[in-house]
Amino acid sequence: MPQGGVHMAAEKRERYEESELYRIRHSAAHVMAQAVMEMFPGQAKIAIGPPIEDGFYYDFDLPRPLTPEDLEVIERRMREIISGHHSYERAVLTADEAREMFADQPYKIELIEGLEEGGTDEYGEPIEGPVEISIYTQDTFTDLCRGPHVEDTNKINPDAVKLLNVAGAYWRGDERRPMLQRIYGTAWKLADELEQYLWRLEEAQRRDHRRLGKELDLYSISDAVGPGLILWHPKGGMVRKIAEDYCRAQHLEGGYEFVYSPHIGKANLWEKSGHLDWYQEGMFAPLDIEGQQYYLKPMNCPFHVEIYKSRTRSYRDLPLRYAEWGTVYRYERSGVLHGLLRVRGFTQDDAHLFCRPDQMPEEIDGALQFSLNILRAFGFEDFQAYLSTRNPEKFAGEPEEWEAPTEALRESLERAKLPYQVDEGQAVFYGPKIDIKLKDALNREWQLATIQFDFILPERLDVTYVGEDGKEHRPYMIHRALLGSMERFMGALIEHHAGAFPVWLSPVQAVLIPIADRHIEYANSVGDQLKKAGLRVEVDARGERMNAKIRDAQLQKVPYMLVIGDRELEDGAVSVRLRSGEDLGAMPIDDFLNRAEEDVQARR
RNA sequence: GCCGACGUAGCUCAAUGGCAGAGCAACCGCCUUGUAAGUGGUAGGUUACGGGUUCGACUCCCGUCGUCGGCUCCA
Repeated sequence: MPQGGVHMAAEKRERYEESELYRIRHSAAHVMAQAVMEMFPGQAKIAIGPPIEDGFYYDFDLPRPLTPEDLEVIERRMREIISGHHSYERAVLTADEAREMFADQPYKIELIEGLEEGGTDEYGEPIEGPVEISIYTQDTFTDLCRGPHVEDTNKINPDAVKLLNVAGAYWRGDERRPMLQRIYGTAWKLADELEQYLWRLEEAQRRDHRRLGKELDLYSISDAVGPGLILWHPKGGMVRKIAEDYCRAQHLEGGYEFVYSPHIGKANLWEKSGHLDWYQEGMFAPLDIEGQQYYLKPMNCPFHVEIYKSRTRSYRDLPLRYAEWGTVYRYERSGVLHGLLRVRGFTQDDAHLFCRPDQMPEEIDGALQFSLNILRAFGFEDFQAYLSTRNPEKFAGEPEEWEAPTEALRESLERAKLPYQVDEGQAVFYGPKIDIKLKDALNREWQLATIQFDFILPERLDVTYVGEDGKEHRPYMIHRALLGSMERFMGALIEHHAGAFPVWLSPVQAVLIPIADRHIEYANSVGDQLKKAGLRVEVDARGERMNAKIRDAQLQKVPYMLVIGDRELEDGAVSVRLRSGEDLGAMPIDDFLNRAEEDVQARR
C-alpha cells in the first residue's frame, strides 16, 4: 500500500480517497461489520475494513469459518441496515476513552496503542502530524475509524452492493500474527455500474491465460511432472518460438552476443556469488554428485561472469553484452504458483552487460529503450515502471555504495521521460533496479522487464579489466531481462490479446475450409502454396459442414478463414473471412497473400 | 507456507449413503454442405491418492497430493 509517489505522471485522475465512491465503500464496509457482529453476538472480533480499488473488505476474527451461505445472509442484512437510513456520527475520544469503548476488541486496542504511542496507522505505517482518535457510529455499530464516511446509509445504494468472497488474511499482513477472515465486497453508486463491474470480472475470466491456454491448446501443467513446471504444446511452442526468434534478431542488432550455460553449478560458485547467503530460500535443495554439491541455477549471472573471466579483458573490449535464453529454477512456496505467471522453472531472456563506469549511463539507457521497444513490438503500451531501492534487511555492500547506482537508474528513467514509481526496499541483494510491470486480466501486476545495476558481484567474483593505465579495474555489471521470463511473458501476451494473437504471432494463421470433399484437393494445393510463401496454414478436411469448421476456427481465434467451394475452385480464388466476423469475399490467392504478408510485416 | 473452497470420462458439469450419468471432443458410418455447432452409432471411469466408518461410500471422517481465491513471499 505505501509506495513512493508517481514521478512525472500526469495528474489526470480525481484522487480516489477524496471521491464519494470511496466514502460509499468505506461506509458499506462498516455496514458489513455491523451485520457480521450481529451474526456472532459478543464473539466477533473486528480488525480493519478499508475501501480498495473497485470495492472494500473487512477483516474478522470469528469462532468459525464463513461459508458462501453466510455471505448471502450478511448481504441481506446489509440491505436492511442500509434501508434503515442511519446517519454516520463522528466523535473524537481520548485514548483511554477509546480503550474503554473497545475493551473486548483486542485488534482495536492494538490500533489505539499504535495511534497513541507511535503515531502508526492501521497498516502499521507511520503517520505524520498529530493523531486524533475518532470513531464513527451508524445504527448499533461503532468503529474506530479516521473516516471519511457518507452522511447517511441512504447514500449507499442497496442494489449496487455485493459481497464477493471470503479469504484468509494475516493480521497486519504479518504471517506470524493470527489469520483472520477477510470478506471482499464491491459497491457502486448505480445498480448498472455493479452489473458492469460483474460483467468485467466475467470478461477477465474469459481472457485468463490459464483458461485460454487450455482452450487454445497452448500449454499444460501435469501433476505427473510437478507444480509450477510448464509443458509447452506445439501451438504455444510456436508462439514462443516466433517471439524468441524476433527477440534474438533484435539482440544481434543491438550488439549482443549469445552464450549458453548449464543448468547446474557447484555449491562453491553460489557461495562466492552470495546466492547461498542471500537467496538460498529461493533455491532448490542441492544435488550430490560424487561427493560434490551442485545447485540448480536460480540465475544465470555467475555463469556469464565465468565466461567473462575466461580470459583477460581490456578496457577496449568493453562493453561486453552476453545474452542467453537461460532456464532457471526457483523454489516458490506452493500457495503462490499461478499458471504461467508464477512458476518454478522458467526461461529468462537474460543478458549481462559488463562495462566501464563511464559507459554505465549509456548502457542503462540502451537497455531501457531496448526493453520498451520490444514490449511495444508485442502490442504492450500500458505498463508501469518502478525504481526499486535498497532493501534495508537484505543487501550486500555498504549503504553509501548504493546511492550513486540508484541515482544512475533514476536519471536514466528521467531521460527516458518514463513515469515511474519508487518501490522502497524492493531491490535485489546486489543492487538497485528498474522494473517494468504489466497488469493481468484480473488487474494484478506482474513484473516483466528488469534492469538491475550490480556493483557487488563483480567484486565478489573478482571481475576485472585492464585499463588504459595498465592496471586492473573493476567493471560495472548490468543484469537485464526484457520480457522477463518467457513463461510469464507468454501469460501476459495471451491475456493482453485475449488469445487472439496478432497475425505474425498466431500459431495457425489461416485455416482452409473446403466446403465439400471435391474441394479438398484444391484446398491442399492452395495450402501448399501458402506454406511455401511462409504462412502457417491448416486444411480442415474433416467431414464436417462448413459452418462447423468456421465455428471451430473462430473459437481457435485463427486470423483468416479461407473458404473454398465451387466458385473459388473455378476462379482460382479463396473467400476470406476474418476472425472479427468480417467477410472480405472472394479474392485471387496472390491478393490474399499480399494482405497476409502486409499484416505480418506490420505485426498486426 | 497460512486460511477457506474444490478435485467425477480429454473438456464442461450431473448424481446428498443404495445400478456412476449428460453434452462436447474422440472413433466408425451416413449426409456433400456457402460464412459460428448436419446426423446415427461405438468406445471412454481404481469418482486425485491412501486409510477409516458402514450391510453398502462419488457422497461421511482422517491424512497426502493437486487446483482455485486471498494472505505472506516474489532476487
